[in-house]
Amino acid sequence: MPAKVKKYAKAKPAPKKAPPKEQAPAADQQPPMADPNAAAMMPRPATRGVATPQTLRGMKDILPSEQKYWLHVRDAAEPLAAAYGYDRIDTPILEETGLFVRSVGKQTDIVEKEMFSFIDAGGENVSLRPEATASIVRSYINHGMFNQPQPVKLFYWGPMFRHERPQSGRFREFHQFGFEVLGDKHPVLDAEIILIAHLFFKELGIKTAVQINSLGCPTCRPTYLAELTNYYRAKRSQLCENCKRRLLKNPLRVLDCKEAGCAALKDGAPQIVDSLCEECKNHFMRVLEYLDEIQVPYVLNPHLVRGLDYYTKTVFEIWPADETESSQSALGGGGRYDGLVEVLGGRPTPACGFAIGIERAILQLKSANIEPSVRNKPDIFMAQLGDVARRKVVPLFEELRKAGINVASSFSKDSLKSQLEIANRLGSRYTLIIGQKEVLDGTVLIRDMEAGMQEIVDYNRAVGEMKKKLGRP
RNA sequence: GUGACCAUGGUGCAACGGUUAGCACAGCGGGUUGUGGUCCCGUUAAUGAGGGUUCGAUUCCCUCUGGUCACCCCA
Repeated sequence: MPAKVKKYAKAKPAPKKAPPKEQAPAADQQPPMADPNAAAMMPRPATRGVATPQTLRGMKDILPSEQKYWLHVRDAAEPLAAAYGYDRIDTPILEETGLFVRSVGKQTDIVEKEMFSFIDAGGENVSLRPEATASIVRSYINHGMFNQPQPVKLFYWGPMFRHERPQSGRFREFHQFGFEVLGDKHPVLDAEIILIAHLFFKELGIKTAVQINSLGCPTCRPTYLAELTNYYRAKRSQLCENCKRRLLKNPLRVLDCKEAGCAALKDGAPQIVDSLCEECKNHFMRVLEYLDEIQVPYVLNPHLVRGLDYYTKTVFEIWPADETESSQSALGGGGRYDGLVEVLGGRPTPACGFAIGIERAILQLKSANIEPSVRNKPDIFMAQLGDVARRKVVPLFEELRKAGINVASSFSKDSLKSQLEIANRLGSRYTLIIGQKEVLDGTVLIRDMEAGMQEIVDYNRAVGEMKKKLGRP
């Protein structure tokens, strides 16, 4: 029996190459599997390797070795959500395309050219979400959350999709977490949102700078846009082609252009802060006051414009501390979106929030050489010799586990040598060994991996003994 | 979407218009029968895909795919 298992294990990794040793054994080793697909997947006369599917462009596996970073980020974000009273919400990854067109904005790059949209089998035009705020707002309306005590505070975490050319810190499937507060227009909430984003990075040990601006509201923004358009129209010839178009469609975006010609002009451009209406100006001032109060450093950036149409009043981005304005890698961003709920058919509801790019946060973690602690080492490794011993070892493993002890094992191995090798690799403090002899005597061998000392204990007393050794109650 | 560079075993590298395609690490198996972290030996495993040039291509050319970087824009 064991021999057969061994053989099978050996034969398994060689499906690619057939010609060299084309023999019979492989065939009669798989009688139990009648899976017809197995044959299809391993064509007998396969010469070269069978083409293996690859991940799609811009998508990637998050391997076990990477998980510690993701855990670390989550461990920084979740307690903040809990502390500030933001409840977790998960919305579908697939939504009707119209949701994003209406919220993010038809003119935006995201909607214009970056959405994963398709017609589904039912003829519906659907899209993979490029961001989460739209879905959160939809959900808020759908479930009548305006009937709950306001504001409603929500926290989310999940994958987003944008069909862009991959680059450093940019993937087609990427992950964000975010905080949203709906149903209250108080400026202290803008500050709270910014504070949380700031605290998150502080918690991780990443140095960041908050860039902040106000985009006004429907009463004052049009005046500003007119002013801005006027300013640029006079200098139209100096703008890049792109900006000439932008001037008509979305003049705010011209401020964001990095072309030398356009960038030179923006210093002289009228600033929106100067044309804010009383309410917006007041709101902005108060946000800044609160930020001063809670000691969140920020940089007033009159050129900060966000690529989503729904923002009003406060907008902000979090940049790595050492990045300059030309940086294209915001770690996170957000702002107030007082008009969005209404745009999606809800009653007028003020709201604000932010999102953080998790991959980008992890990138910063790595470039700052911050390595999250590795997973906990097992206290005990359970080794066994032979089938009889295996039967005794499994229940013991279970008892130890229930006693709250971190146990590891490799039950499928046969030799003690290889099991000790694994125990060593895992860094376990003790190895419990049960072989033929121990089974007969009703004992267990306890090996102290560091000292190399061994002692024999009654099988029934093993759990108690180990608890004592490990200092467990 | 535009441009530049790149693509060899699981990983990191090497090589040449004519091969046994090398090396290291990892993996697996051994170094006598039940003992790890060192050492020694053996062994598995690769030229991204498809065309073309050529007597011959892993090497040269084209296309595709993917990666990296920049632009665009965003997280």
